[in-house]
Amino acid sequence: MSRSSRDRGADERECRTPPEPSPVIELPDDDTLAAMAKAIGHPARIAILRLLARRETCATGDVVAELPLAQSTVSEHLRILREAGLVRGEIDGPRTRYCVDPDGLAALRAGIAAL
Amino acid sequence: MSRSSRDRGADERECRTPPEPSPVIELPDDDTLAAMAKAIGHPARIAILRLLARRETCATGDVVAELPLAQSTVSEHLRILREAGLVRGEIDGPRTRYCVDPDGLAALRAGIAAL
DNA sequence: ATCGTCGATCGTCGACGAACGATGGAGGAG
DNA sequence: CTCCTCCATCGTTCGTCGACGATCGACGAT
Repeated sequence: MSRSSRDRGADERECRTPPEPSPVIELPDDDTLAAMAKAIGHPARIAILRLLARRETCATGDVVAELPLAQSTVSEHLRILREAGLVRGEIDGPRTRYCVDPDGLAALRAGIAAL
Repeated sequence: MSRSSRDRGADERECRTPPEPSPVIELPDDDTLAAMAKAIGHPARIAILRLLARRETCATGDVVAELPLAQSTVSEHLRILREAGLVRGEIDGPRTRYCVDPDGLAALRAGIAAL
C-alpha cells in the first residue's frame, strides 16, 4: 500500500476551494452554535478537524489512514462535521476531498467568543 | 409567588467568587476540549451559560424560573456544566449559587480559537 | 465492457443522553 | 423542635450516538 506507487497528479494538492475568508461573519443563533459545539464534542472529530487544518490533504482515505477507526465510522464523523458546517466536501473523481470550512469555523469561534 | 415578598438580602448579589482572570491560560488537551464542547452542545446549556453571564444571579431556582424545564433537568444541566469546568457552584445556606468559571470559559475559547 | 477502488449508506448493537417525577437531606424561619 | 424551602440525586423511559461490518453506486483504469 505504499503511496508512492500511486500517481495522484499533484501529490500535495490543496483543497480546491480556496480559503476565501468572508468579509463579515454573522453570529450563529443558539441552536446552530449548539449543533456546532456538539459536532466537535468528540475527540475523533477534533482530531479530524486538526488533521484537515494541518495537512491540506482533504481525502477521506487519508483521514481513515490516520485514525484507529473503521472507514464507515470516519465517514460518519465527516458527515457530522459537514452537516454542522465545519467541513466542506466535494467529489473529485472516485474520491471525496474534504477541507475545513473557514466560514463555519469562524462562526463557531465567534459564537464561543461571544459567550 | 411574587418575588418581591421574599427578602433576599442583596437582591442583585454577585457570585461570591470574584472573577479572577488567571494570568496564563493553558490550552486544553483534545479530550478536555471535546468534553467542554459537548457540554455546550445543547441549547439549554448555552441558555444557562448566557443567563449566568448576563445576570450575576447565580441561583439554581432563578435558572429554573427562566427556562421551560423541570427543576431536576436544570440541576442536571448545571451539573454537566460544572463537571466540564465551565461553571462553578458553591453552597450558600439553603441554596446553591452558580457562576461562570472564567478560567474554564477562557480555556474553551482558547481551545476553539486554536483549532 | 469489465474490473477494482473509493467512499457513502444501511442495519445492528450496546452505551449514553435528556427529560421527568419522586424522594430525601440540609438548612433557615416560625 | 417543627415546618418549609431549596436543590441534588435516584429510577425510569425514550431517543440519539458511536462503532462496526456489509453493501452498493460512482468512477477510472485496463
